[in-house]
Amino acid sequence: MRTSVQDPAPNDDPLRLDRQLCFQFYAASNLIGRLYAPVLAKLNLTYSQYLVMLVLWEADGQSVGAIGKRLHLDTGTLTPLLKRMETLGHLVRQRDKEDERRLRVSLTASGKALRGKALGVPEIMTRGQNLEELEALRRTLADVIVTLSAARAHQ
Amino acid sequence: MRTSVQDPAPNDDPLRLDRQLCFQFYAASNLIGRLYAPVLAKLNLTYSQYLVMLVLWEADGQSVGAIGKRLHLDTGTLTPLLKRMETLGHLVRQRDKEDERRLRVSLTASGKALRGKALGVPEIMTRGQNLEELEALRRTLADVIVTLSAARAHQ
DNA sequence: TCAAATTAAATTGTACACGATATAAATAGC
DNA sequence: GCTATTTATATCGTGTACAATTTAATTTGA
Repeated sequence: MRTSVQDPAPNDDPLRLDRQLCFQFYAASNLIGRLYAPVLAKLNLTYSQYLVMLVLWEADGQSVGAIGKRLHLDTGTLTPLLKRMETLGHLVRQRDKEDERRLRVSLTASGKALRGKALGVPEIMTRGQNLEELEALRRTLADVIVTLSAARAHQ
Repeated sequence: MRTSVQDPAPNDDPLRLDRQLCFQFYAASNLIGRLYAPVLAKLNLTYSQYLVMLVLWEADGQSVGAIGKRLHLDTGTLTPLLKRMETLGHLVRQRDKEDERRLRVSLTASGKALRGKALGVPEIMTRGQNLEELEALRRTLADVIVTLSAARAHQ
């Protein structure tokens, strides 16, 4: 048995791309984003914007920090993202009268109405898949995220 | 049993953030990138650049398209990324004499030497983890990526 | 053989992500 | 009450991602 000319890296090479779990998360995440994009474009949302809408549909009027905690994003990402969504008319950003540092992000009527159109998205994206397998993977990844968040916090 | 004030979304709401596998890939991928960044900074590499190096350390002198196929990235991402890496001195980009459309990407001496420093990275990043569990997840994700790539191709 | 089709990479424009820093409001401690 | 600290968000600069378009080289086929 010999290694091919194309790929001379031996199986036990720790730097083999195929062995990197980090790369698989990277590739899967990018591929998922590309698959969602055309579906979400019909709702006038990007993929990141869709995630923000999921957070706000669960509880309206959250602060930037609360949304960021939920999505594991900081203000460097969220502030411009939320401004674009305000321009698009999905939400409004207004300072909290109780505490002027806080910014409350609230859905507009059209932002709330968009939820009805979004209801079909999860089914469209998982059509033809084994739902038990997806659920098992979902649970595994929930643990992974807890581990990664903890590692990040201890850094 | 009642739902909390914070999260009035019922458990069977298809739009609950916690139920979205897509979000878990997104969050995990972002968190992984943040954990790798400071480690790779010591090698003067970003996370994406590290992935390119993994591809080239396996087989030097590949075309932009070949690298892109491996990483599931297109030229819109790779061209500027490779130009930055050339400026940094990790690689050189030169047209193939046989076919002037192709661009061969080749490691410099310092790019090759960097591999020695990178050898410790996988161990650093998986330290304290259950390696059997990571390996099982790696296999699951390999299947996921095949499914996602096929879905992308059929689109 | 030569125009049409294909292929490979670059370019353009938009939208994230992220660390680092800045700004301003609220709170703490004395 | 007043300053030091903390908290919440914004800003800045760099580096991806991606679709769509463009450019240039190669291959095809009548």
